[in-house]
Amino acid sequence: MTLYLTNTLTRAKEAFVPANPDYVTMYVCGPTVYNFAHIGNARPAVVFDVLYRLLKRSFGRVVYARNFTDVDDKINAAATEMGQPISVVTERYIQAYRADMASLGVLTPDLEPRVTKHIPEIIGMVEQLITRGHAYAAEGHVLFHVPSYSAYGALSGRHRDEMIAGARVEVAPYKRDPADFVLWKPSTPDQPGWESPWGRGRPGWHIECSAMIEQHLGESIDIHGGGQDLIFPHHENEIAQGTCAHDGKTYCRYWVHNGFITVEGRKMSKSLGNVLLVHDLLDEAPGEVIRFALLGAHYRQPLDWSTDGLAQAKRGLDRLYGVLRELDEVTDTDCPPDLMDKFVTALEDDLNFPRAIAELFQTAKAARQATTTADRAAYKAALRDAGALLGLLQEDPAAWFGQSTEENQDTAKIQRLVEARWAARSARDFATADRIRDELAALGVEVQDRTDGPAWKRTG
RNA sequence: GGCUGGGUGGCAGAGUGGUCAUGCAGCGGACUGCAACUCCGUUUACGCCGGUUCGAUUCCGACCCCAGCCUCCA
Repeated sequence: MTLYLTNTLTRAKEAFVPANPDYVTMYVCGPTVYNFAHIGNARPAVVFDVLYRLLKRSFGRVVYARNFTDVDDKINAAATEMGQPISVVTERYIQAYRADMASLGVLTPDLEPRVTKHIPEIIGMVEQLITRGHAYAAEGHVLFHVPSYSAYGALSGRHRDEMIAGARVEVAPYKRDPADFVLWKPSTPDQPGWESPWGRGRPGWHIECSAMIEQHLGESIDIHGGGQDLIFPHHENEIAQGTCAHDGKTYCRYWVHNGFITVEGRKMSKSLGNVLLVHDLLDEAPGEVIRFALLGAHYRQPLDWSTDGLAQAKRGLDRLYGVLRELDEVTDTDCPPDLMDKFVTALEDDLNFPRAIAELFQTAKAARQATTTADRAAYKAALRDAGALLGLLQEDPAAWFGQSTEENQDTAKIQRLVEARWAARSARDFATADRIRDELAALGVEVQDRTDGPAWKRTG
């Protein structure tokens, strides 16, 4: 089976053929750590997490790196505002990001490089670019000279002239060309900085990724991912830097970009006040529900986030876990390959999450209708294995239905009431049974009378 | 203005040149002490106008509308 990915570079769905099938390399732009992760940060983390799981299934070794940008003017501003050292701020949000992503079932990448740990590599790469005539120093800055790289603009489909015409920023006087961008910039004494051949300064935004990729994954990588907004200028500039520092060697072969999340049809922004933090959403729903909602649309499509969407995701997962609960007694077996194929096929078709999820529901239905124990076991295994590929359905069903955002819900008490009601009902004392059912409903618990006994789940 | 995507049934959201996406919600029925869960059935879906075709939601062209990027941004 072959994996197909839409490559932004060619704007076409292409068969993914790694340079070395035994050593696949993937890099995804991670967060700038000056605040808690918002739901928009979570989308690429989840999308590329599924791709990572899929790649690991098919190739010998996969090395996945996702960076932390811990040097940035936004971080400086945040630190000043909080009256705390920069390192304290970045460390806090790095830990928060890791915790949030773990809640969403995102696997830890093989590498999580930080910019501050790669300053020598960054300086080295800037020097290489100067040596090769692609960059120049001016007034404490080092700039990449865009006209020195003829293929500039290939990723974003923009021509240099248009970019200049459309530019809304004033061109700094030290630039040789209006499109030139910063590789290194001087720091004032109160800003973080490192000694360099061009004086004390700090790296520009784009060079860090190129330098960390070179350091950890090599001069040429298989997949580079990130949000669509990074195509220009960030990834365009990365290509220019990486290619020019390595004498024209291909920087990255497949560029994969996820679409944006909107909230009520609008992009999240501070000015609109609609930035949703993962941190806060976890108070409203389990991480798996958030993940399921994020997988509800194809990764390249925009995804509109809403309370209703979250509720639908919850109901969908409840249904799937409900089937797993019914299959609880069935012995675990290995998943027959043919049952797994349709999930893999859906995901290998440019990560078609909605199709894979539709298959999940169909498998759930088939499991319910299956008559033989062997079939039920096979469908159960398929749900578990396909779920694992998507990072879903790994919880114990009883635990799933018992979880609640209300920490004070007493499971033992609920259990007692459920059993008391079952006893009353068995004795045909329906008045008492209904009274207890109302009591449970008030606690946010819904009961289900199954032939083999009572079942319950939290609705809140 | 330039560059990307996109407009599918009540909602979310795949996909396809000529049988079904799928989920949620609604409706009818079965099951149930009543419910819930589950099962069965179900509602003229493909922005607009042309073109190609035996046939287009799917291909081509024009148009309208929406979102994003071009400035920090996942």
